[in-house]
Amino acid sequence: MRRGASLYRTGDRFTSLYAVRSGFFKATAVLENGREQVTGFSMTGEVMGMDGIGPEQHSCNVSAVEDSDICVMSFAALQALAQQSPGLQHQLRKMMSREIVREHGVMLLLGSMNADERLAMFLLNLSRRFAAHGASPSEFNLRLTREEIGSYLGLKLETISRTLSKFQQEGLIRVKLKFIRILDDAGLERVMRRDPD
Amino acid sequence: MRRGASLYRTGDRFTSLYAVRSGFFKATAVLENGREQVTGFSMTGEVMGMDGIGPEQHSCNVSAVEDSDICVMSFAALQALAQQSPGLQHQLRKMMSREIVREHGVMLLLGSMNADERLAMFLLNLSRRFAAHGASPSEFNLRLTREEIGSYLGLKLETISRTLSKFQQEGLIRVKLKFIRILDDAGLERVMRRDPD
DNA sequence: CGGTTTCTTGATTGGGATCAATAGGAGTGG
DNA sequence: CCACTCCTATTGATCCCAATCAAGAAACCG
Repeated sequence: MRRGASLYRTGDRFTSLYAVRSGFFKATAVLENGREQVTGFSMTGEVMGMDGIGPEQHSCNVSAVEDSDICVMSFAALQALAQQSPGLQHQLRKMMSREIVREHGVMLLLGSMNADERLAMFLLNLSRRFAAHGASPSEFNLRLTREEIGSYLGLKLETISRTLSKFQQEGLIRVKLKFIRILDDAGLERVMRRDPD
Repeated sequence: MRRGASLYRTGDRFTSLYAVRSGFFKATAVLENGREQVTGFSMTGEVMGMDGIGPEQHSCNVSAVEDSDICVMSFAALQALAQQSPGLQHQLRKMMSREIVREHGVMLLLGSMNADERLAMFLLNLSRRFAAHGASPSEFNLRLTREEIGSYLGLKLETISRTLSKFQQEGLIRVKLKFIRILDDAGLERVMRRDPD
């Protein structure tokens, strides 16, 4: 898929799950009044589309942030297979449950962290996920705009820009537009964990 | 279960799902630095515990907000049954998917709504859920403290108190401590949907 | 009752939003 | 390749909503 292309949209009939083979995706949700928010990102090795299983139609828009390859898995076929194999059945449920737990984490972030903590958590989370599929955990070309990051973290793009600059001044990271290098992992952890007063 | 009693805690081994027969529960998550946040509420007819399926242990604390009855469903038994019945299988997945979509909604709320919008959405959501199991949608005894509501909505208890007072002044609701009566459903909808700018 | 928790309301503060201006890349077509 | 435009990023100044601090009232509960 080309950068910017849409994988599925809100309201589309649910037919398949999608595994990311390479690339980077974002999911956004739209409210009735037109406000839009990024609700998640998916990278190599992760599975998208689980929001559609229950309602049998998708409840968010997913599009490629960079040129990407995906593997389409027909859900009907998957179900048939799972009927045979309790292992796969279990795997499926595990993935969905992991998604629930992941979202709990985002709720905590949005509900109780300040801007520094949110961004530190975000960077560390990305780092771990890059590492999980063999990419460098300390250096990445993040193909997202400040606005997309901000939307995900419940902040404005100016705040993302300022906070990245501050982290750089403090020697935690090096930023050059979309290239980010993490210099002090432990320092970011400290920012993220900082006790309330 | 008595009010205040714990159903399960973070780290407990996952064994069962729990259907609420009557009463009201809250789920909270705790961060490493001790901060705690309410991540959800469950009322009659709703199912709890799905966060535990993947990791095989629970990732939040659930406790009764008022005296409640629950139905414990052993997950192993449920799985065995589901092996027989594709319908049940589907039902299970549907529930989990619904949980994912519900959390998307909370993310939108926390990430992009102001205090008025959050509280209006919360009240309307409760109202719909009470209606869903035959209770009055326009009048309920909400057994939560302002602090618990605030924690869920990412606001402080004083803000909840002020906003409830304001809604009352505007004729949208009547509040008497934990008793809440919705006077103007459409008005609350309008508050919730209010266009940015 | 008396003690504690919960709620309300007022005054002040502060973190991030908003407004604004400039700079820097990326993409396009000549 | 350069010129042009558009989009993205940075940084400063100001504002505003909700947090915080504070005090008193009301309700719950043993």
